[in-house]
Amino acid sequence: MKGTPTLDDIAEALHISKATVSRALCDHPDVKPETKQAVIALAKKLNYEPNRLAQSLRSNKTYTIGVVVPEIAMHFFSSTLSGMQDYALRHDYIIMVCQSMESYQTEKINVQKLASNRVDGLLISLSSETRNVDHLRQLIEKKIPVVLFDRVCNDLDVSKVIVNDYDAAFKAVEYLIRTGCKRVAYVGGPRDLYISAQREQGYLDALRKNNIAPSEDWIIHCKDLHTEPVGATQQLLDLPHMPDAIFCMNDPIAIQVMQVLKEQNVRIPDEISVIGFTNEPVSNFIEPSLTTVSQPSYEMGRTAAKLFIEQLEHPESFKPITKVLPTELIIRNSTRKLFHNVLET
Amino acid sequence: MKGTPTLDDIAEALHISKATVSRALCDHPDVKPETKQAVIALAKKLNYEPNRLAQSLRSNKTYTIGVVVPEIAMHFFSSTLSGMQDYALRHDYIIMVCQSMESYQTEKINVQKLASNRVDGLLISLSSETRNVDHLRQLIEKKIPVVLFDRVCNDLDVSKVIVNDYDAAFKAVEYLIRTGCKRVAYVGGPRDLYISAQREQGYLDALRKNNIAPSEDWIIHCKDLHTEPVGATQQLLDLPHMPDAIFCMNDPIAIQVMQVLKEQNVRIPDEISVIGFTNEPVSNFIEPSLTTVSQPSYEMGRTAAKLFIEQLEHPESFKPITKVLPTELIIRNSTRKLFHNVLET
DNA sequence: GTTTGTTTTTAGAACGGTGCAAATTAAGGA
DNA sequence: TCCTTAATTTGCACCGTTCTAAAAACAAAC
Repeated sequence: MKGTPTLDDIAEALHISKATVSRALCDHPDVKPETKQAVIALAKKLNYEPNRLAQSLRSNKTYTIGVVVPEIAMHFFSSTLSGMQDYALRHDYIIMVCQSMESYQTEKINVQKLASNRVDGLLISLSSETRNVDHLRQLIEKKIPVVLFDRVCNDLDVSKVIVNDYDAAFKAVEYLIRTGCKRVAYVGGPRDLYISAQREQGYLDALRKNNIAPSEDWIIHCKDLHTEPVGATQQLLDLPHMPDAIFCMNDPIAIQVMQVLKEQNVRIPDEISVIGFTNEPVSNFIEPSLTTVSQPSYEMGRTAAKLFIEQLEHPESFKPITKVLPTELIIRNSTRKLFHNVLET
Repeated sequence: MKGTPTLDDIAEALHISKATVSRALCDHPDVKPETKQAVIALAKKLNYEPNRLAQSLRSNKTYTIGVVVPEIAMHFFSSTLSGMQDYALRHDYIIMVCQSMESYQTEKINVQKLASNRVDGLLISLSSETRNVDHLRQLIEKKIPVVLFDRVCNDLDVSKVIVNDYDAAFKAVEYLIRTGCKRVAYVGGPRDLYISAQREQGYLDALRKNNIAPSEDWIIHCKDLHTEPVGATQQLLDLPHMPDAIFCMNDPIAIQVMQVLKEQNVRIPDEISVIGFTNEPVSNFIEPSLTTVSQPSYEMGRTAAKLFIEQLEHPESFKPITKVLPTELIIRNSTRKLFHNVLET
């Protein structure tokens, strides 16, 4: 015997055919118990392991899930990855991870790479640049399941895992208003990034419901989420009538906003309240601690993996569903206190 | 033609053999230019893509790298993953990611799973529980390359990517002493976690070099890095003669330490200085901002992937090497100022 | 029109496992 | 003893690619 043992090695050693060996190892009923014993014993002794590649080639199934996230090192996404990995491994799947770095081009390459690696399907959170999802549509046409999470898009009939961005934003902004803020600004992502648009809509409706006319000047869309919020904040500060609160599309944006406010000695929350989205760990530690909307990132990853595997294993009964996970407004110190809270303390 | 096109489909359509088609697509010289043209044209038209599984089965090479980290959602590790992914994808490899959750058992399962998925090799950062590395030794004996990063171990003759933990710790502690601290404590991981031991040694030597006799009471080893540091800090505070500085094995520990100090109204850094390790993003935002040792996490991931791929592609000239990446002491506000700094400001 | 020497192409055997149909064996009944 | 039925086992084709050895095609030289 040379390298890793194969079915043939076992078959030869026991003077039986490899078909029987294969059967024995799958615990097929059509194998005499003694034979089965012998095979299993020898397999264990040789440390035999079936070759996944051969199995996959035959069955056209790899037990591999491709995952594309905008940025691995963003806590929200690494946390979803963690959830996916846990669920997947427990169900004998393994994940292949790529990051788009918020680039549409890179995302397409990632998807293509994963497809050519014959993943059983794809879990993907779209880059902020992605407008066109033909690269995903191609997969779906080839019957390769796709599940979207967090950064979803509307025009794809697949399962999705999201939070109610509209609702969460609405509640967050309404909270700001209840603490006495009247001129609430929004710093978001690109205009057609779905989650940003949803959050913006919630923001707008919360204002309107409270009889505050939204102003164009209060709304800023950043293409580059890593750097543009700085200028955006400055722009807001330079308005003739400065906002008294800033609702940010996510925590990293909120942190940039706060940095600028602190540099300019604008008091948070007295002069300007800041509210974020996601509840990244850092939001709890920054000074002042950031009021934000918590998203169950780990759970989102888990759920995406779950929907995916269910779809894969029961294609007959499959219907695309959208799971909406709950959010929670985490009240910290970057927003003013509610009046009755003040009384309580 | 039914599903995805294969070599046979092309061969049949052009009335040539699949061997020739295969050759043509690899740009093999032994194919008549016209034939080559025709094949390439048809392949493009059919959107032909070679089946990686079949290729891998044949060549026994998957262009897949297994990665095991203690915890995907820890920023340091997600950042290394990011570096690996970037480098790997650029060289046409793809990464399969698992997390051990700091459990030796899970780590073994991960390694086993990745091996059975026939990865070309493994990049791994050991769990804090791992003492025995036979699971890795088995791979190495099967000639499956392993590269260790950050959480390495000594008794494995493989390539490694680390920082000089000893040195960085030495400098950090010496800095504390230069700011006037005399009773420096160490809160670390398990006694036999290699990086923790290294950092402890640097700590000890820095004390000794400065004529401070280390005390047993000042050194605390935590098995569970997520919860134990809280009690450890309390233990230090309860000492008859409280420390005036705490050197922590990493930033997450430092953050827990700071939380306790703040709850107990111990002033940082006036009463106790705190210093961390890793320079996670949060350390810049916590109040007071954390003095820490920066580790080039992205670069460590990239380098690990690089060493790995080089080893894989030039096995003949391979010799295990240990790359030591530079660290930097990032001075922030959780430590006292140096005297001359005070003068400067 | 052979012969020799190049190109160019081809059949067929891997790689390692699974599934099918057919063959073998064993057991039971007349 | 022979036939039927059931329990086991077996060969072989297949998944899609690559590689080897050998065949076929073609050209140039004799």
